[in-house]
Amino acid sequence: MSPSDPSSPAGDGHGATRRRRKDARPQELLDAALALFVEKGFAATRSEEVAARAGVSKGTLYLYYPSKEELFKAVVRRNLSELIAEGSAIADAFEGSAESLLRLLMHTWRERAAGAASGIHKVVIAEVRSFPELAQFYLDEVVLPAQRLIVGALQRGIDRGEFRPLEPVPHLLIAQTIFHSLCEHSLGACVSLPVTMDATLVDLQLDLLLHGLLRRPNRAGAAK
Amino acid sequence: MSPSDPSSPAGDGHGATRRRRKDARPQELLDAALALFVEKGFAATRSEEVAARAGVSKGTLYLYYPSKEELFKAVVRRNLSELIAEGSAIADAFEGSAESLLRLLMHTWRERAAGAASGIHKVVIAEVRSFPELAQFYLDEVVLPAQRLIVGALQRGIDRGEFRPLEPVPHLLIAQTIFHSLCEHSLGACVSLPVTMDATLVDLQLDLLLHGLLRRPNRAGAAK
Amino acid sequence: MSPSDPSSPAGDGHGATRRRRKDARPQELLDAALALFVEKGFAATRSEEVAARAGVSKGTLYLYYPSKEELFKAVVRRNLSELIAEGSAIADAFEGSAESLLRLLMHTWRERAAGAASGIHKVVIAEVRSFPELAQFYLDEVVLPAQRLIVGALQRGIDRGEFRPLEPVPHLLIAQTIFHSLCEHSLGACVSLPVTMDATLVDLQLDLLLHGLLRRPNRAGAAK
Amino acid sequence: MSPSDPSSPAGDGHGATRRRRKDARPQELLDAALALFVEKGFAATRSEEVAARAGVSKGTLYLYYPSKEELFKAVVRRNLSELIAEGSAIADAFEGSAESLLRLLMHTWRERAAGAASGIHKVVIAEVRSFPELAQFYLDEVVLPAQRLIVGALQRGIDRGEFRPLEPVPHLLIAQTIFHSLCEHSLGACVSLPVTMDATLVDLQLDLLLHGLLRRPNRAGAAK
DNA sequence: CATGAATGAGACTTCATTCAT
DNA sequence: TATGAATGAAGTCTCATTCAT
Repeated sequence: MSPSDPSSPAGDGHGATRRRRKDARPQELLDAALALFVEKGFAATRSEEVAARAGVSKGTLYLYYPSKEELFKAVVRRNLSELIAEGSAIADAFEGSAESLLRLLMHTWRERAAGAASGIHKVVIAEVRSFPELAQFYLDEVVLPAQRLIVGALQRGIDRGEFRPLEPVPHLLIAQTIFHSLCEHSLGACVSLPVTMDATLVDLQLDLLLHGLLRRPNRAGAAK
Repeated sequence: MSPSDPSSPAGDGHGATRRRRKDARPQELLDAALALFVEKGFAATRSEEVAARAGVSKGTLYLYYPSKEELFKAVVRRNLSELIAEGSAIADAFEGSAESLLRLLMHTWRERAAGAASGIHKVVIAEVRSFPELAQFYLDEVVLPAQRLIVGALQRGIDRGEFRPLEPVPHLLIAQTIFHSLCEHSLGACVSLPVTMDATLVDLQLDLLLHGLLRRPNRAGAAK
Repeated sequence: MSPSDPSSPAGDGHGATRRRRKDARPQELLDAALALFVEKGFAATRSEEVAARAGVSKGTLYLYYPSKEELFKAVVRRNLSELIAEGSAIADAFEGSAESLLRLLMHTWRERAAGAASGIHKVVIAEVRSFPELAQFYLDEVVLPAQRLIVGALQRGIDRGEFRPLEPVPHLLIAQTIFHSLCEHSLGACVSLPVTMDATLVDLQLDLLLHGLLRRPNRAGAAK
Repeated sequence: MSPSDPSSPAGDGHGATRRRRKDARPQELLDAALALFVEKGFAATRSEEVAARAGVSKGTLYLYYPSKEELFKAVVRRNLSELIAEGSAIADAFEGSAESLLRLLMHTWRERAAGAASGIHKVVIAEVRSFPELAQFYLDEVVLPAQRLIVGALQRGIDRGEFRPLEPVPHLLIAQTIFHSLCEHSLGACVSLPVTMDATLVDLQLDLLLHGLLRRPNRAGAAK
């Protein structure tokens, strides 16, 4: 941080509050934008609403981000890259079984994605075709890194002889997680849905994925 | 239009051409609307564009559907409700194992939803919060019927002793299918994605779901 | 009537009904137009509604009246000129006191104007400025003849020494009558109004107009 | 705008010109709306025309009034509610004869309603049936308060023994006044009408109403 | 830096009128 | 003569963006 770090208790007096507010502006604007983009979608979110939610005026928003589209890209960068980097760090440092790593990653993801950030997927899926420039950006910045992370964890299981080498697994793991986020942020926000994503459900899904659905006579302790 | 038009019965007299055009209009409009809604989203699709793609003027669209929202509902009914009804008919008439039924349903779905119809999910997920009236409509017309269909097929497997009674299974089956459609109609329409949903992939996913990911010593012929 | 007068019982058979309907079309269209113009106003009445109320199609309306404006003029001609001519005939044939004539004319007017015809005033007052061509037409066709009628009746009273020669009297007589029609066809159609125009009220108003409001000691039997 | 603008206090700094313009906008918009509503009617007046007449753009109008209907209500409140309130104040403070009060109220009304404001009646009468929400609003905001005012003045005359207790008097007083406004703003705007409402005419009408039309031998000084 | 009044292109929807049948 | 499908201009209202203060 800079020497004028606002968390410093020394009475730097007049100007500190202004400075702090000014320094915090971008984050406040990104938070407001994230919440509204997720709630209403990109095109349906009005610039003025973002500004109002961040406590500034319409004009001020344009001082920080030159257009609504740039604002959205900033939101994507700020919220998803960190999440993936954190997952990669966990995977690199992990030393247990592939199954344990998979469970850890999935639970971490569920916890971290519980907030509005998980709703970005909805926005991208919904509106990327109207803003084609976003597609490559999102693929490079989010999709491929996330895929590398999952594929790596599974490959570790295959290498250790834990997992069968089945190709669609990453797709399936990602699908169930993201799909759930999508539901929560769309229909689930309007009507009451039957399922909620809690830790138990993640375990059930992993258990199902790992052991399969078929009941076979000679399985022992397959179900948790 | 021409006198030798084979679909025109001899001497059908008054208004034959007009009638024939009128009769075809609803389907033409629904097709145009489906394509544009999937490509651009509901809110971003202009009524006039739909009309133009169907080869008529703006006003004509409103002769057939009183509002853009009603047009969208008609698209959903025409493309999804019918698909689900067809699946229910298959399930009711089916007499084999639950696994076979599950495979049959999923393959049927993949084939029928291969076109733009599968993109409707994207539209709903993206914009249902901006058009709350659509939420209940979609839940009643699509989500719950589809869930009944899947749950019924799985219950048959449980009743016959084929399947373990695991609650999140329907959710998982639906997730992988719909999620794939979402990807195809969003990012997949902009950049080249690694996976394509063909019949082989559906079987692989089902195999994975049925037998599980873990490699176990005493499994014999787990993969079909 | 023509020899093919449909009321003739002789079995003129096939063709009579068609002829009758065709002959009646203009009147049916005028009736429908009158009702709707009064209810909704000229601009707010849709051509198709007029046609539907007359039991024909939109196109047929245009066979009889080349535009909505011409249709309106026909309605005015058909409904108001007759009423005024009838009043003039009454006045010409009348031989009693001026007060009796005034009462007779006002009661006749009230009875005849009870239907939708009295609503034409509302339409003209409301929309004549948007259709300036109507102004002179209406002045010549309706306003001046009606004024001649009233002024004539009052002049008779002045000539006979019954009435004081006060200029604004015709205006006042017309005002109270037409204003009441206006209220009935506007606010009165939406909410319940305190006053209703019945024969008693007409007499009260005439009494008031004739004798005045002030209570004077030496009047004998002035109030009914 | 200029530094020497007298209405601008010295050093009022930030936003003075803008502020001053903004403060004046509502009145400018109401004036423009009143003129156009009276001239063309409510439905036939385009929002953009109102804005243009007030010297602003279409969007600006919607910054001040959220819909055309609300704009109209604001016009009614500004022009009629205030007029009636003023009349009530006059009546409450008045201490002369009932006849004097009646004359004062009617003259005040004529003077104040001489402009476009009196044309609002025309708009309401013409279009209230197409905008039913306006009916109750107008009844509550204008009709009933005006009626209370007139009825109160007449009741004072009855209580003091000046007037005969005749029920339809308020209706007649209102009719002649409003009907005259209606004529002025409809036919009268297109062709030249014989009568104009000046102070003399008001007195003539009141004289007529108070003393009656009949010539009676024993009246002394009936006409003022 | 910050404001918020102002803009104007563009969206959905209506409806008088035409014209092929 | 009668129909009604089709048109397209015109209306209300929204909102991203600008700019004077």
